[in-house]
Amino acid sequence: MKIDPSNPADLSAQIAKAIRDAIVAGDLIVDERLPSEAELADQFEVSRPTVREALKRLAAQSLIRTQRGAFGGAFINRLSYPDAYGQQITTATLLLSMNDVRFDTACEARYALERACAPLSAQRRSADHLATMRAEIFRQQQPGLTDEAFCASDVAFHRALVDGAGNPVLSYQLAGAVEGMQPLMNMITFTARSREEIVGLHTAIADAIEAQDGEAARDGLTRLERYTIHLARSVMEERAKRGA
Amino acid sequence: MKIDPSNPADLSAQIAKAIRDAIVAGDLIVDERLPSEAELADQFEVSRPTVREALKRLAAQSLIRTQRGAFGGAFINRLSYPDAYGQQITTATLLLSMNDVRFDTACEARYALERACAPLSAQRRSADHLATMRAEIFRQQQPGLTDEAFCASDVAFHRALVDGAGNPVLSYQLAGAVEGMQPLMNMITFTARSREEIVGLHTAIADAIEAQDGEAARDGLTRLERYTIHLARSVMEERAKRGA
DNA sequence: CAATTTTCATTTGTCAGACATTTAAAAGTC
DNA sequence: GACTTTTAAATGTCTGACAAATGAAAATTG
Repeated sequence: MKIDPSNPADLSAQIAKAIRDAIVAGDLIVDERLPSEAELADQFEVSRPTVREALKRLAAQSLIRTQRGAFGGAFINRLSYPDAYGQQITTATLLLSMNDVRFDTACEARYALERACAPLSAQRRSADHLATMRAEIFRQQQPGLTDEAFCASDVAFHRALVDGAGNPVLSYQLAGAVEGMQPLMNMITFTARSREEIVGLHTAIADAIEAQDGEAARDGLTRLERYTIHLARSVMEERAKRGA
Repeated sequence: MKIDPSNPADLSAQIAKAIRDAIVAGDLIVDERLPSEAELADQFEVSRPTVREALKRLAAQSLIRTQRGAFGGAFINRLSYPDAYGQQITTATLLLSMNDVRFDTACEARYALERACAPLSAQRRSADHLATMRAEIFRQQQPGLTDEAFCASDVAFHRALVDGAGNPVLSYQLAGAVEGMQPLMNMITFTARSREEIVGLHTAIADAIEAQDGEAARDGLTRLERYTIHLARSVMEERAKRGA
């Protein structure tokens, strides 16, 4: 674990990289304690603030956790699924919002990925996930619901569908695709007619999952994708017309 | 953008969160300049090192970039696809290596996601991506290849397949699934016979993509998944026998 | 002797002030 | 007017210090 002292700028980035590489390579194992900040400062021949900045970089990625007090210090953190979900969602949200990704592109990616889950979800459907899907469909039929709440319920429905596949790695990957799109979905205003349509498609998907018919579930998702894109287009056109 | 000074620990984390939330909410837009470290220190009523630690946390997530000199400072960074790829791969790799995920689980997720790309890739296949796939297949047939090089070529083949879908959001999502599995794949020793088998399946997939037959490409991936899991099982059993 | 309390060393979290380095705008020069 | 020099502002780093937390060891007490 060495750094290049020839470049006296970016020292904290170099130190962070050295430690991160050691973690990724498996040289530092979970729950192992790093040397204290003072010791690291000696090893890398830098000051303690520089070491601290490096450690904060690693903490931001949930690679380490710190504990104060005697026998405290920085410990290699086991990257948990919730932590990974969170990072995934933040990154996906920012990627979509900062790169003016077309709605169609994001939508295509999301539904392609969800279709990947459908057969597994149909095969392994649990009563729990099915109940969640039905409950969210019920919620979506309530008249007083705001557009935001409708979108949030939509996300919950799709999360249940994805989690139903019973594969945590898949759930982790999909978290970004589904939740990262929420801000884009929130831009759509849902009429009573369109909500009815979406609830119908959701019901078809839930029915297919319940019947363990993966192919039908995929079809339902495809129809939902097509309708979502259609809906977004009309909203955009409407907005363009008003703007002009 | 406020912090809770009642808890005098975690100040840098609180500041980082405040700024991050402002970015995600869109209050701070791309390429906008943050106040200088000294000004931030005044605003939040903390010292400059504390502000710096907060900024380093954000830099670790590629949310800001810093520039020295007059009229330099911290700028809101546009999260680029390469940056997002990198974070995605690091996170996925660590998630798999630190949570003793079963090979089958990771494999299932990866191939399910790749199957999601197959129809799009078949539909939009470009000469470029097809050429890359063929080139990697050719490389995989070279006799002197190490197992690591074979795995790397395998990843390159699948990346070309995924990128062929022409959807950057999809490519971003798949980066973690495909590259994050490489360490697990590297644990497999490939015999001449198994390489031959894999090259055959890769060729079938490439042929399907070239023929724009999405269904056949999906089938090829399913067979490849089945064979990969079969291969991993035999390697594990072999290893267990030797260990005992 | 056992249980409890106190002390204490260690480590992180924060602060203040300072200097070095970089950088682009502003001032000066030909 | 084009080029060079100066200068101010900002980040990057260092030193030294103190506060707060924390677990272990020592002291105290029943």
